[in-house]
Amino acid sequence: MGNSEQTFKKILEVAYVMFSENGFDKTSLSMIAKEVGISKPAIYYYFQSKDQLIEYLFEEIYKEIKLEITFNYTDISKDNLIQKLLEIGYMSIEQQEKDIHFNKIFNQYMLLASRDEKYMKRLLELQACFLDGFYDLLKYAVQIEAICDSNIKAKAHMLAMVYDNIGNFMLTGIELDYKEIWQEAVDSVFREQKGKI
Amino acid sequence: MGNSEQTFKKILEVAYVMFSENGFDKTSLSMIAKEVGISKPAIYYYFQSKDQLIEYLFEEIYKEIKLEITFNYTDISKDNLIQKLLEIGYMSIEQQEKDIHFNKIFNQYMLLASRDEKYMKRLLELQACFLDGFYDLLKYAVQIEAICDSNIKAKAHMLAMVYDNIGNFMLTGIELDYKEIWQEAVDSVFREQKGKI
DNA sequence: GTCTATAATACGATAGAC
DNA sequence: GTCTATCGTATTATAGAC
Repeated sequence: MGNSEQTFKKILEVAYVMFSENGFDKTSLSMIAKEVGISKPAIYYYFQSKDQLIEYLFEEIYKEIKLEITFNYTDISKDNLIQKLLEIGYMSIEQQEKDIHFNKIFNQYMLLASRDEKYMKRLLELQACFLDGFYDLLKYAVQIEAICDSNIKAKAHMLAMVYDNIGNFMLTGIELDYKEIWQEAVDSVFREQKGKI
Repeated sequence: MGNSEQTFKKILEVAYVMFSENGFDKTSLSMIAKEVGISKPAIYYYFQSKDQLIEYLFEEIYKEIKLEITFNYTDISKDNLIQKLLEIGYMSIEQQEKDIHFNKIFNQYMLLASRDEKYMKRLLELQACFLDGFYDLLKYAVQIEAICDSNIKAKAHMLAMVYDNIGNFMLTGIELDYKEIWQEAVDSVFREQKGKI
């Protein structure tokens, strides 16, 4: 790896951590440069502007999320479906215990999206992919007769909301039994329905 | 209402909307003053600093949330418990359809909390109150034999997470059947458990 | 109470040397 | 590629007149 590429990556790494800790506005390019060990104008050799640095970071995060929420169907059967679904949640919980910066910075992009069409468009893509992912998984479960076909869409979206919000709750530092909560959510989907209210 | 009090309230109202739309950092006191129809220094007659204005707004929002998540038990019976629980969610959904600013600004305080102990402390109070609220409600449901006592805590926290995240999803503008999702969540709690996985 | 004027500071970004 | 020096601008906040 050349010196140039090394500096480029270092800027991204430092920006990722500092933006997540202090927010975009409260993290100046001077602060980033100081932490990287270069001068402020040096950043402009790699990025046209602060906004472009923020945008570049977003695309990296976008790719990572896209990868995380794309489920692999090849090894799912009627016998291991529940276990697989549980593991999807467990993995997310464990990942977020390791990297607290990820969710923090992502929430900032969510706020950015509400006043910038460009980010909103990309986030809606992710969200649709995320919601459809759970929906498709439950539709597949119906197909292999692992679950009965009642209210599949609402069930899928409920799962997505629990899955998604666990990360937000973890961010506050409150210690809940997140795995048990996810277990309860998954369990409820596969629980037989006795009578409608 | 005196002129002074009127200006004070106007500043708060304008700040509430502008902060939620542009964020704290991207909303300057000049912008607020212009919208209110006064000069920037006039704001300093009512608030010591921008931070104090932000803090004052938080306390108002804190009170409102505290009120919203404090459930009323007096009229809950075995027969209407499910209906009451459903209505709790419906009310929240309808309220958020009306005031989109509320959740937007609240999310900003969540981010602020991650780098300011003062806000973190208050938000943890709210969150504990929120989670305990659902837990207490389900404990009460067990007491009046409207539900069996299995995994009550996880069920309550799952409900809380769905309830809470509906607002975040609504913020993105994605149109889901939120009432049906909440229905599914409530329904799942009262669904009979057949066998443990 | 509200104003005009201004201080003090920090930021994003650029110019130009090396 | 990276630096020093600097520009232009915006911000929070204050001083002091009315």
